[in-house]
Amino acid sequence: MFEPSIRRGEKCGVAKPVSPRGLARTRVLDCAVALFAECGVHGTSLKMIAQRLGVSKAAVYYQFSSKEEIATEVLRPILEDVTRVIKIAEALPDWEARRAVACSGLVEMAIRHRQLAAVFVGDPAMPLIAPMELRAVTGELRKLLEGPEPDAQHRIAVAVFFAGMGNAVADPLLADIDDAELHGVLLDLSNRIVRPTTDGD
Amino acid sequence: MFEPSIRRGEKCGVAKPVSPRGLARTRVLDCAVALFAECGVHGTSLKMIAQRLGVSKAAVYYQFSSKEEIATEVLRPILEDVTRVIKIAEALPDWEARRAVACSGLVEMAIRHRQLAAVFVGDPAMPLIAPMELRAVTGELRKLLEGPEPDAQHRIAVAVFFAGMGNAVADPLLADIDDAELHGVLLDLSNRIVRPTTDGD
DNA sequence: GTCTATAAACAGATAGAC
DNA sequence: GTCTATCTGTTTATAGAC
Repeated sequence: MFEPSIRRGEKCGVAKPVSPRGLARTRVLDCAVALFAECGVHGTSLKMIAQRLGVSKAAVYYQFSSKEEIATEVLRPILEDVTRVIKIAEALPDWEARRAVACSGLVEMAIRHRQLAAVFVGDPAMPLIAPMELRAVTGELRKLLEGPEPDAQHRIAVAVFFAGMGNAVADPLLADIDDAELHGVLLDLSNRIVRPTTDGD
Repeated sequence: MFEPSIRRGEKCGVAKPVSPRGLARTRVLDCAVALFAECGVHGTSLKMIAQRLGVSKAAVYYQFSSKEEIATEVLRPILEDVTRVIKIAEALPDWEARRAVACSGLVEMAIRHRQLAAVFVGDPAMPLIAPMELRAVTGELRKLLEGPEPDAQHRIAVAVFFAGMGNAVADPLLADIDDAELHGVLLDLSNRIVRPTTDGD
């Protein structure tokens, strides 16, 4: 259930300052990710996190001052990744190039945060735990995928791909499929669903 | 559980049976649908339902004996629809025909239960509130879409379409798109994403 | 750093008044 | 039928012992 990870009596590479809270914080975060993915944010209590970790609730509260802080920290890596993708995409000259970058970036991100992707794209608690930043970048990303002045068909396609991919990577029924294969198939799907804005269609 | 349903004084012939509980029950159900869609099942409390309805919690408990009963009743129409689609599809001779029926049936169902679709396909509370029936039919439906001995690509495509469509129809950003147009685009998408098992691809 | 103990608010649910 | 009042358990969160 809980493994001291690496720190046993030995150095495991460089020095590693033993990180007074770093380790415990990481353990809490990892546990929270798993529970958020399984039960949703609203369906996960501090008690559940503490119990699965084999510690008391107070021990968790020592690391984080609130449930919201845990959720924020859990989502932070994904937020940073999306922000980076948007930055890169927006620097490009034309819409089609932006779309391509946003598309592949989104797929890569979904694979990297496989457990969390479903929380990011669809958890009902998202508007509450991510007041502005995350909602903003989500909107930006979708705009990049849609391109300028998208018609209904395009907007729907983007919505389907966005939510569909986020849920698919975390789908327990697809847990046996490894990251590499999933990545390839999703990229292919993204091209089938979210087309370039050239209306040769 | 217990519904005298129409019992008030007597005559309930034509003119509005006054439906002693029917109306209130329906109002609770409608309210619950909206809140489940907005906040998720775990994120919706009896208090929220009662407050939005302008009544007390006890008034809600008079109509339903538990939150689970509310959730079950809310999901019932969708369960019945899916069951019907599966029945029809399974009666067909070959896999391709089954897939086609399952596909169009699923789209139709998503449009009909636009608010609830996202709850059905992705709410973390689903495994709890729908012990066997709903999970079973969901699995059946996905099997019909996948066809016999599906490869990874096919399974992923089905997962993306299933969750993607369920979330898209309920997406607030797509609320301005009317049912008819959404229906058409989704049907088109379903053919682009979930292909027949003939591997002419 | 982690614990016990506890506060305060809120959840689901029931009893009984009107 | 709907309400007030209440019960019980759980939730988030804090204080202070070790």
